Amino acid sequence: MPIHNADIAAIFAEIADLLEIQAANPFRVRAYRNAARVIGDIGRDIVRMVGQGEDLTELPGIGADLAAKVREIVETGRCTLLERLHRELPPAIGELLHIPGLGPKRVRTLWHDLDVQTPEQLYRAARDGRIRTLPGFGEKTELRILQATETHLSQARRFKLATAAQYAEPLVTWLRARPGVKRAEVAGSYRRMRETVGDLDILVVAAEGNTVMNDFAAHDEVQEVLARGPTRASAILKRGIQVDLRVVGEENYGAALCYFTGGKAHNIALRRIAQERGLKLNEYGVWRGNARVAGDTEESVYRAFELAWIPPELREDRGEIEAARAGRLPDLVRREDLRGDLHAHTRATDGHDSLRDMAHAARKAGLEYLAITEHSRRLAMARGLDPQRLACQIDEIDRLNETLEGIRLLKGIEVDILEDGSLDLPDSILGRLDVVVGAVHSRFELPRAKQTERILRAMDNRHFHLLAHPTGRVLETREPYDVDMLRIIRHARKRGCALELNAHPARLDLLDTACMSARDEGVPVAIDSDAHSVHDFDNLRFGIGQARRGWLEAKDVLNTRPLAELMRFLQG
DNA sequence: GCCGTTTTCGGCCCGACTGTTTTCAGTCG
Repeated sequence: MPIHNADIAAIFAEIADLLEIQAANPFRVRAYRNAARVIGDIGRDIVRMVGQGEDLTELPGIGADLAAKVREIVETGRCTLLERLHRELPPAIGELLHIPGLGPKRVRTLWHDLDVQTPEQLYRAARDGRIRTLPGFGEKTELRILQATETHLSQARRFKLATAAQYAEPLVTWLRARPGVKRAEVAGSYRRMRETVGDLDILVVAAEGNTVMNDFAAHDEVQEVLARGPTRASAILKRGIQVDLRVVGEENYGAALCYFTGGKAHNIALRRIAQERGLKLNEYGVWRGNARVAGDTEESVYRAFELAWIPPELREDRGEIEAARAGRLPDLVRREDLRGDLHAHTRATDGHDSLRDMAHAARKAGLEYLAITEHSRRLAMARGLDPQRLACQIDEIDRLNETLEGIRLLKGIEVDILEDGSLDLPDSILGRLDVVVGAVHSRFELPRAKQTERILRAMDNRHFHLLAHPTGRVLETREPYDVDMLRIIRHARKRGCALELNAHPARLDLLDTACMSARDEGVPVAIDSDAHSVHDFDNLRFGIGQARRGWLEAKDVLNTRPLAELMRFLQG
């Protein structure tokens, strides 16, 4: 079975869990967690690196021992340490650590004293009142565990960024209008534009004697208050999303915003730098002894470490700190850099609006060109176009373009890539189009090699321009199909093709790490709305967020180019 | 287990909140 980076990351993460339950040296545990993150995030194929004899200890947090374990996993498909841990501990006990309220100490007690090894056993133990009898546990802890286990067993939820935005934006607006509130901002993974968020971290600056904590607890949307102190409160909204609210002083705002924006690894790296310099960083500021030396703005915090301000989307400890130190942070792409959109549908297939309405909506969204890319005939469900209907649309777009001002429609297609890698429409009609977007809409389950070959072959078609939603994943619905993304990216470079970053909130596909690979290989990325109605151009902002997480600059993004330049690329 | 412009040994990020205690351990973010 082929080994992927994610497999190695999962092994190291499990080792970390099991070692932690065994009460191993916490720094050893951290080393495995860190290695899992580094390997999971890196945009390069570890198997290939091993094959080419590269020195894995060049990777941050990978030393001689972990490099040897990576090689062992790559070469044998096994990990001796993990196998040993599996002999010493019950097989699924690591899962218990992922239930909120349970850490290594409690898991160990539950296992030793009650022989609890799985979430199901934990649930029964809590329900039967056996947990409250354990030392250090009580009735309240037992109830908490019961509820948390119930939630865990019914799949803990993460919310799509766009869904979270529907709750976050009105809530922040409401908070800003509370008496005494000077600022309110959503921090956390939401501010970092992660594709999904587990909870909303909201930061509030408020005057002395404010009532914002009480107001928040009494808010209509709040279903349950989980915890509440003078500066920090947690609540679950009626729709199930958790909100963590923190009140900070104005002089601490920058430090707090930085602290609560994270990510975790970025914060740890910053605090290490602070320590090296004899400083201390916490949510109240940067400190030398008892003197605050920075903290009112984020800029001041980074400046205290001689770093440029780092955009939130980069804060994952994936090289941004080194880049900030060297003055080499990317000038990340912005929404206003987009001049066009290369993927949209109309009511001719499964869209809802007319050509003209889509054109006007695109212009209103600040775009200068919009490619109409209907589905092709194979996608019967969407009433995909056959050559005749497509020819009619081509003529219709030509006629319409003569009357449109400030926006140009491009003639395109989202053509199905069939199982053998051929395209669903003949070259004779594809050759009449401005832009050919290819997409996989069937046989998602093909093995990696076949799926990859299928896409490479599609790119070999001389009319192929752009690979739509390259992994096919749909959040909460469909896992990505298994492909060798690096091979696809390299083939795209060879063929002069581009990859799409589909901005639909459920897709956000390319993934951030693949964006980095595309940039490294010099393959342009097109940030497309995949609009099915005039309202969908708003989704481009989520695609921009994802692109920024992938370190893309305007020059890396195909549809930041002026129309003439884009046409040269498409015709080249 | 990693790492090094004070170091190849001895460090390794920091504070709030809760529950079960009676001064603090455990967990979380």
